[in-house]
Amino acid sequence: MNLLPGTEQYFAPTKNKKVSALVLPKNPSFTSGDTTLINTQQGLCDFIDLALQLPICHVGIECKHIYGTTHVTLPNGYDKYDISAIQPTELCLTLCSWDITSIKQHTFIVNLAADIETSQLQALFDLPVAFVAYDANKLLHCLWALDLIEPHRIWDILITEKARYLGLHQFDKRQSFDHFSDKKEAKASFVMEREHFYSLKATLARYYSEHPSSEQADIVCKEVSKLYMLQVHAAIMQGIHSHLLEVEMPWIVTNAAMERNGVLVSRKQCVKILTGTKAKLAQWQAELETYGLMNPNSHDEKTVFFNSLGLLHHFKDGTDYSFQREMLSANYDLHPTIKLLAKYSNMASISKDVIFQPGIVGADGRIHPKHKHLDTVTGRQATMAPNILGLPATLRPIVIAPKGYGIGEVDLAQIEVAITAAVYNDTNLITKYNAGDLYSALAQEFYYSELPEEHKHCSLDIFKTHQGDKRHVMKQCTLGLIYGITAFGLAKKLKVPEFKAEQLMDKFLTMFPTLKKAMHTAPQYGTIRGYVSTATGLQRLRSENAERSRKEKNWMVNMPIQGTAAALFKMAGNRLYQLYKRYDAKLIVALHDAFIFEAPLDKLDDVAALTSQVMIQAIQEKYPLLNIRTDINITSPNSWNKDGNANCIDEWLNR
DNA sequence: GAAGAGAGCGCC
DNA sequence: AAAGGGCGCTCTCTTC
Repeated sequence: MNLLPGTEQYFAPTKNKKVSALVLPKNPSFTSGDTTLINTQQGLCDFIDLALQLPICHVGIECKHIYGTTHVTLPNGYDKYDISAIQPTELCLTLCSWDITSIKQHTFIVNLAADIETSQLQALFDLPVAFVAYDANKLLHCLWALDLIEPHRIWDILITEKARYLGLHQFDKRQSFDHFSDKKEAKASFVMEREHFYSLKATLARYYSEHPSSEQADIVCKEVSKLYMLQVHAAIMQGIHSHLLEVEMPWIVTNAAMERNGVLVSRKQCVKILTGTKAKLAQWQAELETYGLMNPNSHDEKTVFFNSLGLLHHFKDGTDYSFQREMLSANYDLHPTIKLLAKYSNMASISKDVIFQPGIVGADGRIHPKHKHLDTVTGRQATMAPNILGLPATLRPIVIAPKGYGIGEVDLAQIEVAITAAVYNDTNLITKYNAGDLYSALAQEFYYSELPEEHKHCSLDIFKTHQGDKRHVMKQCTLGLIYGITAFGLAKKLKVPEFKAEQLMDKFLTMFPTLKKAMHTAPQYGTIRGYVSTATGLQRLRSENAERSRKEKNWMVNMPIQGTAAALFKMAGNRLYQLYKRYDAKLIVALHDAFIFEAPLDKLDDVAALTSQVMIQAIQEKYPLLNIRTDINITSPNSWNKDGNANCIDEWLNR
């Protein structure tokens, strides 16, 4: 392998090379310089002075921190720390300087407990080099707490490892064990393994045969500096480097900024919901009791109850009985308890949201959900404590705008179908998406022969209002196609016989011959290759011992769709993060295909237009043929809401 | 008593 | 025989 001059010394070969995925010679014993402790203002001045003189190639960085408030333990056992009260205690930097023959490390620890004004560090962070951290998310929170602006280029060791092994951290539920204790053991070791797998210590062990390891800031800093070049190399060898640079590394910043911004939640509304739902639930529970159903949450009790009424067979679902929403709504007429039960279940589940708990409000008066980055197998975001992405639409108005600001939302219309068409390159699906209301366009073609003359060529809007049922069937077919539904599943969904559903699916697929073929071959190639990937290059790996199953076939078709949509969405978010600075606007939630933002009221229109434009552009740069559309909602900017309806909480409570 | 499995609610 | 992709969270019931 040919490396640039000097790099070979940097990675002087070791004698006992460990066999691994990497072929690069590696050596843990770097040119190791001293660590200098900075305790005074003058010391910091000298440090900056040195940094600006050195020919720097990259900087390792680590920040030790504490929290100004104690954590709260949520009902689900999760310990939540308040990131708005984060207090950096020790900032460590390893300046890596290069010359023609070697790279040298110069490590400094800035003691933040000493009374040092840190603003002059900005000159260092403005250097156009990569800053390498393990878990840059925490680092960013620390930098922002110090009122510093983050460096432009960040490389995160942890995020890279997560990307490199995406898809492998799922426990295989299908594997069978002879004894329960075996299963328990396998599971425990899996959890342990996953926990430790991404730790810095374990990561170092994957790259070096020997690995000095310590929690000490300067040791960590030196380690990540060394790891950087090897890890970049590994990412390039795996084919995911571009994706990391284009999507994930900037997203670390966009994402952390949403965490730091948090959302402002109206305490008044929370109290109203808590008391309102409590009263309603008590009332409905009492009503259900008069019918003889004591615990509406108990599956067993419901089974016994409806059996005693002779109605149980209406709830049959396979070999068991189901009392979920759809099943209940199909049976409202049978007995008065059924609608009551549906209302009860809906309110009971929603009313317990942790977002209502006063304890999770941060020191700055806002709620800061954890935005998990690359914790899903597709590259999508997940949030927790509270799960702001899962906040039911009716509750959204609890999220309010601060004084002088408004909340807006822009979402990409039917984006997953558009991405499906583009990823699998199906001309007819692209045409149908571009026509406007996709499902109407599909229905107009699919049902052409049985349509009345006036609807055969009418506008899609007119079609939508008059042929809603046919449109609905197309919608179910389309989404089902993306998720790999079977005739059995579609039949259940549409309440038609299975053979009808099968005919429907066959005919539907004949409209998209290219897509049909691609969906057939994608899992086959994926299995041989060992992974499927997004259009940007993020890979979901298949675990080596996995059986080929329907589930796997389905995710191999779906991941490139869901993952590509997520990646392009993140790219849009990264641009917005920068562009919003001109407007004093902020992203507060990234909802898979929609951004929710706060902006000064007089700038709300401009920010909404900008958001829409950037989201459309991010996708069209990749897929120029798609006629991407967005929906903009800024009609009730005092709160977050669905379709401009800010009164839905009252409506819901007074049903 | 703790932990896990399953069912069920919510979101895209 | 199972039967729709990706998530978080709460509740019941069972098992250790």
